[in-house]
Amino acid sequence: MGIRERKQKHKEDLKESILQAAKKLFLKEGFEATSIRKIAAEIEFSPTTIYLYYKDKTEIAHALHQEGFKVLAEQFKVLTHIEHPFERLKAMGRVYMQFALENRDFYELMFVMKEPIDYLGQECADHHWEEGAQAFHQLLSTVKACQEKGYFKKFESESFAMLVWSTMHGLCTLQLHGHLEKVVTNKQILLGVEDVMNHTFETFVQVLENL
Amino acid sequence: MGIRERKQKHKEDLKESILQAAKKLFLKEGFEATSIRKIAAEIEFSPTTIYLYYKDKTEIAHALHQEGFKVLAEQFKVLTHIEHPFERLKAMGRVYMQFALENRDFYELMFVMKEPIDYLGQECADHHWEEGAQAFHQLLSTVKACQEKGYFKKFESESFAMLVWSTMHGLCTLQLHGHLEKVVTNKQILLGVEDVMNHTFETFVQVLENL
DNA sequence: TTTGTAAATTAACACTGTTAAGTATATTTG
DNA sequence: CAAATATACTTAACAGTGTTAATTTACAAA
Repeated sequence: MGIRERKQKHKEDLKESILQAAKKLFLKEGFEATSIRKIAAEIEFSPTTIYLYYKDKTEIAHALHQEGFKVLAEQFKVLTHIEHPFERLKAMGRVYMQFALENRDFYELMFVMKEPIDYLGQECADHHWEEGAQAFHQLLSTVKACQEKGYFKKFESESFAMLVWSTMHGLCTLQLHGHLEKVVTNKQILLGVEDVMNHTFETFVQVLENL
Repeated sequence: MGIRERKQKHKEDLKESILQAAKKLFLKEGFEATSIRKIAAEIEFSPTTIYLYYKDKTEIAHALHQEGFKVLAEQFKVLTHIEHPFERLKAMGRVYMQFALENRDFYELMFVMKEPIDYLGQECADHHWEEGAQAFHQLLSTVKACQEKGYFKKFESESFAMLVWSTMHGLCTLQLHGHLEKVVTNKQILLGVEDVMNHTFETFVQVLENL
C-alpha cells in the first residue's frame, strides 16, 4: 500500500498517534517540556488540531498516566509467581521502587502530579481513581494474604496497606526529588546515593518482619 | 554611617519587600501562579527590577522555602516541652501532618518541588540542604532518645529516622495531592476525607508501639 | 455541480521567564 | 562648578506557553 493510504490510515486514529507523540516527547523531556506545539510538530499537524481530540493538556496528562499504569501492571506480573504472600509483598515493594527509579516521569504523572487526577473531577466528581484503586487493591489483597499466614495480625487490612503504600511512596518521592541524598549525615555518606533508599527499604522490611 | 551603608540598607529592604510580596502572592495562589510580573506589580516596580535582587525564579523559590522552614521550626517549638521521647516523636508526627495540611503550598515548596533544592546545586554542588538536614536532625535525635528508653532497639538510628520521615512524607503528599481519598474502598468511605490520613497515622503509631 | 459538513488551519489573546539596551538620577572626580 | 562615572531602574523585546474564535480546506451527499 502507498504512503498516501498509510498516511490516511494514520489520520484515522489520530487520537492514538497524538498520544504516542506525546509519550515519546514526554519520556525524553518530561511532562512540562512536552508542549502542545511540540506534540503537533511531532505528528506534523497544527497545534489546534490536538484540541479536536483532547479537551486540554490535563486530558493528555490523564491518558499518559494511564499508559504509565499499563507499564506498572506489566512489572507487577512477575509477582503472581511468588507463592508466599510476605515474599510477594517484599518483592512488590522492590518492583514499585524500581519502577519509580526507571520511570521517573511516569511515576510523577501517576502518583505526584495533580493534573491527571483533577481530570477525573471534571466530568464526574465521585468517579474514583480506577487505576490507582486497582493497584491499591493488589497491595491490599497481598496484605490480607499475609495476615492469613499470621503476619500483621494486630492491624486492620486497609489501614495497614495504606501505611505500606505511604511509606513506599514517601521513600520514592524523597529519592526522586533529591531530598534524600541532600540530608545524609556523615555516617551514611559512605553509602552511594541510591543506596540510602535501598538501605531505608531494608529497614522497612526489618520492621515488617518484627510485627 | 556613610550614605553607602544607607544605600546598602535600602537595597536589602527592597530585596526583603520583594520576598514579602512574593510570599503574599504565593500564600494566596501558590507558587506557579506567582509570576515575576505579579510580584513586580505588588511592589510597584518594573518586572526586571526583580532580577537585580534575585538571580532567577528558583532563587525566590529557595527564599520562600526558607521562610517555610521558619514556620515549621516555630510549630516544632512545642515539642521541646514534651519530656518523654516517644510521646515527643508521636507529637512530632502530628505537628508535621498539621503543618502540611495547613500550609500546603509551603509543604510543596519545602518537600516536593525540585526548584528550591536545585538552587543549592547551582553555586556549590556538595553544599547540602541545611534546612532539611536540621529538621531531619531533630527527628533523628528524638529517635535516638527513644532508643535510649528502649524503643526501636533493633534498628539503626539513621535508617529508622529516614523510614519515619518517608512514611510521614508519603502520607502527607498522598493526602495533599488527592490520591488518598480517591483510593478509599467501601469500608473506609464511611470515614471523612481527612480521616483516612489520620487513621493511617494512628496505624503507624500502633506499628511503632509494637517494635 | 452545488451544497453541507467535518477536519484542519491561521491568527490571535493573554500569559510566562528572561535578557539586552537605554534612561534618568545621584555620586565622584577633574 | 562642570564633566565623567556609577547606580538603579525601565522599556522593549525574545521565545516560548495553553487555549480559543474565526476561517479555510477537503470531501461526501444531493
